[in-house]
Amino acid sequence: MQRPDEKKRQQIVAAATRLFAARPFHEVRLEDVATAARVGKGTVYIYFDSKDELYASLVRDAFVALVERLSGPLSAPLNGRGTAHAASSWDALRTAVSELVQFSSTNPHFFRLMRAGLPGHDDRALIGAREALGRMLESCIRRGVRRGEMHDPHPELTAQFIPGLVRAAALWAPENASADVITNHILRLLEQGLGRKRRAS
Amino acid sequence: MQRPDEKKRQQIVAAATRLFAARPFHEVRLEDVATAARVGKGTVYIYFDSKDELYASLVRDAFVALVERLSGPLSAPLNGRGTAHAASSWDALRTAVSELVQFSSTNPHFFRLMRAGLPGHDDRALIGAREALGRMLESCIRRGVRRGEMHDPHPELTAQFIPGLVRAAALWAPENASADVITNHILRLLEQGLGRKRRAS
Amino acid sequence: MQRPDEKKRQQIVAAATRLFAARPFHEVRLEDVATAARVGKGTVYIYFDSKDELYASLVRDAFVALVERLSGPLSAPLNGRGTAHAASSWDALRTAVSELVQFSSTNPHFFRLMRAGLPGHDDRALIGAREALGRMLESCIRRGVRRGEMHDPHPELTAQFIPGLVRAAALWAPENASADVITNHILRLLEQGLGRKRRAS
Amino acid sequence: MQRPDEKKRQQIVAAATRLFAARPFHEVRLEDVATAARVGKGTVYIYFDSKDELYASLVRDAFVALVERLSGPLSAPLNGRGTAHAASSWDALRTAVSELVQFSSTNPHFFRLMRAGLPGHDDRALIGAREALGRMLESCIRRGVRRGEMHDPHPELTAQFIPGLVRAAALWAPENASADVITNHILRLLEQGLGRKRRAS
DNA sequence: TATGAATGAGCATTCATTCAT
DNA sequence: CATGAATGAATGCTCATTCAT
Repeated sequence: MQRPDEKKRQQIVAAATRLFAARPFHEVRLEDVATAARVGKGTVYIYFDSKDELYASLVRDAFVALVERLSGPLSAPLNGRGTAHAASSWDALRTAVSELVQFSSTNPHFFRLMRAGLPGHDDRALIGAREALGRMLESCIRRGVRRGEMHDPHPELTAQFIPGLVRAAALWAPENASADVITNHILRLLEQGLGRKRRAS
Repeated sequence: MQRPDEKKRQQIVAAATRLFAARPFHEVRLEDVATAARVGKGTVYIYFDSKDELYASLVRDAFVALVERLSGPLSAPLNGRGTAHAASSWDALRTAVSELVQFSSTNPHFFRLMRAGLPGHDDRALIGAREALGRMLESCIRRGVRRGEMHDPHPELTAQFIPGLVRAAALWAPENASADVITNHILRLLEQGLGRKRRAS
Repeated sequence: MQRPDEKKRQQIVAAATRLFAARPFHEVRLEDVATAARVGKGTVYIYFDSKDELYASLVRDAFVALVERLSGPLSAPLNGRGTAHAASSWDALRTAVSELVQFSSTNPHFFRLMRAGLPGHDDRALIGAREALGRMLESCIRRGVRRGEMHDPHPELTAQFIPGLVRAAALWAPENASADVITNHILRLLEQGLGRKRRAS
Repeated sequence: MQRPDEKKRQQIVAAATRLFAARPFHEVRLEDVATAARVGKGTVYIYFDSKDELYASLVRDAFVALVERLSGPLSAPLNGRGTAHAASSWDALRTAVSELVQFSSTNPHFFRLMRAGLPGHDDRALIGAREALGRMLESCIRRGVRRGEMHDPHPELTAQFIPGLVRAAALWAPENASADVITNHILRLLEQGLGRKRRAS
C-alpha cells in the first residue's frame, strides 16, 4: 500500500511546466506530459483533475510563489520602529526588481508558461495573486512619493510597467544577458526616471 | 483586394481577431469564427488554408502593419541630407512610442491576440517583423547615444523594454487611462531615465 | 449543400437497435453502431447527442409508438353514442393483446432492447409512456368489471401482467411459436381466468 | 465457507447486488462496490476474478438458489408410489408460485439485477438453471394435463408465463401489494384459466 | 490477507477539413 | 463562390486490473 506521493506530483509539475512552456496548450498531449514525467497517463489524473486544471495549477502555483517571495521586500517597513525609515522605498523597489528577475531566471519557463494558455477560466487565486502583485508595487511607489523619495504622476501604471519590463527581458533579452545586467538596467531606467535628483547635479 | 470578395475576408478577419483575443486558440472552434463572421464553415477555407494559418495570418498581418507604421518614424534620417540632424533621436522615439500606443488602442485585441497561440510554428514573416521592430528601436537608441542625445549602456535591452511597456499598459492599465496619458507616462520614464541632462539644467 | 437526412437517421436507429438488443449497453461501441449504419462516427453525433441519448431515444421512441398504437383500441368507447356499448371491454382487451404481440414481433428487438440498459436516467417521456400503458390497461379492465363483463379483484396487478405475458413470450417462447398462437394463448389465459361464466354454462 | 473470510465475501455480494440492481452494469464501478462493501478495491479481486465474474456470480447464485428451492415442490411425485397421486399437480403449481413470489420478495433486487447486465456471456450454469426452471414448470403442467387435472394446449408457453407474471408483479406492482395478494392473484389467473371446472358448477 | 496507488487499454467525443450540392 | 453535412484522426479521460507494501 502506498501513500499519495509528493515526489511524483513534482515530477508531473516539472514535466508539464517544461512542455507547456515549449508549445501552446493544445499542442501538448496529456500523454506527453505523462511520458515526460515517467508516469502513466492515469497517474496524472490522480494528482490533477484535468488537463486544464493541471495547467491552471502550474500557473497559479508559480504566481503565488512569486507574490509570496515579493511580499516580504515590498511590505511596508513598519514592523521595526526605528528601522522604519532605514529601508527607503528605493531599497524596497530595488529588492523587488532583483527578486523578480531572480525568479524569472530560476523559473525560466514562467513567462512562456503564462502565454500558453487559458485566460478565460477566471482562477480566483491567480487573479488575486496578479492583483496583489500590482497593488504591492503600487503602494511601494506611492509610499516613495509620499516620502518625497520618488516622483511619479501615475504609480498605478508604473506598477504594471515593472513586471512588464521583467517579462520583456525574460522573453526577448539576448541569451547572454545575465540576471545582474537585466536587474541593473531595469533599475537604472526606474531610478533615473523616477528619481528627483540627478547624479551629477 | 484581388481576392474574390474582400469584404467577406474582412468579416472573417474581424471575427477571428475578436474570438482569438477572447480565448485561447484551442477554445476557438472554426465554426465559431464562421458563425461570428456570418459565413459558412467552408467559406473560411476559401480565404485561409487552415485554422493555424488563419491565426498566424492575423498575428502576422497585425504585426507587419505595426512595423510598417513605425518604420517611417524610426528609419535612420539619412536619406535626406539636410534633414538628417533636424529630427533628433528623441523625436523619433517619441513618435514611435506614440504610434505604438496609438496602434494598441486602435487594435484593442492586438496583445491579447498574441497571447492566444502558436509560438512554435516559426512563421518567418512574423519572426522577421518582430526582429525588425527590435532592430529599428535599437538602432534609433544607438543613434541617439552616438549623437550624445541619449545615454544607454544596453540599447538592445531597452529596445525590448519599449514594446514591453506598451504591452503592459495595453493589458493591465485601468480602463480609464487614455492613450495620451499612457504615451506620456512611458515617455517620461524613458526620457528621464535615458536623458543625460535635466530639464532645468 | 445537404439537408439533415431523415434516411440516415433511420439507418442509425436500425443499426443501433440491432446492436443494443444483441449485447448490453457497455459492450456496444459507438463505432460499431456507426459502421453497422454505414456512416462515420461523427455522423451519429449529428443526429444524437450522445451514446446514452441514442439508446434512450431508441427505447423511448419504441415505447411511445407502442402506446400510441394501443391507445386507440384501449380508449374508452365513448366517442360514438350508440356504439359505446357495442365494443365490449373484452373486444378492447383482445385487440390490445393482439396489438402487443404484433408489435413485439414487428419489433423483434423491443424487449431485449429494454434489458440492455439504462434504468436510472429518468426519461420523462419513457416513464410517462410506461405508466400510460399500465393505466390504459387497468381502466379497460375496470370498465369491464363495472359492466359485469369481467371479474378481477386486482385490476392494477392484472394490468401489469399483460405486458409481462407478452414479454415472456417474446423472449422465451420457442422460435416456432407464431404470433397467433401466442396471442391466443395469452387470451385464453385471460378470458378463462377473468371470465365470469363458462362457455358452456 | 472454505474461503478465507466468508463474511467479507457476503459484504461484497450484498453491496454488489444492491448496486447492480440500482443501475446498469457499466454505471457501477468496481470501486463503488468496494467502498459500499467497506473493503479495498483489491480485496474484491481476492474473492472474484473480475467485474464480469462478480456480476455473473450474483445472477447465477441467485438463480441456482431459486431453482433449487423450486425443484422440491415441482419434482415429479414419484418417490413414493402410493403418495404419487396424493400431491396433485395443482398443489405443486401452487407451491411453486408461492415459492417464486416468496423468493422475489426475499431477494427484492433479483429481477432488477437480471436487467442490469450481461446476456451474451453464455454462462452455462445460468442458462442451465433458467432452462431447468422452464422444464420443471412445463413438466408439472404436462403432468397435470395427463392426469386430467389441467387443460393447456401450450404448456411450454405457460411455463414461461409463470415466471413472467412473478417478474411483472415484482417490478411493477404497487408498493403495498403483499406477497400473499400477488401469489393469490397469479394463482387465480392460472387456476381459472387452466382449470376444467368452474367454481360454481 | 488487504490495500489503494499506479497503470494503460479502451472508448466517447470533438472538431478541422473535405466535398457534394 | 458558398455551404454545412459528413468524416475520422486525434485526444481527454475512465476504470478494470495489477502489485508493491
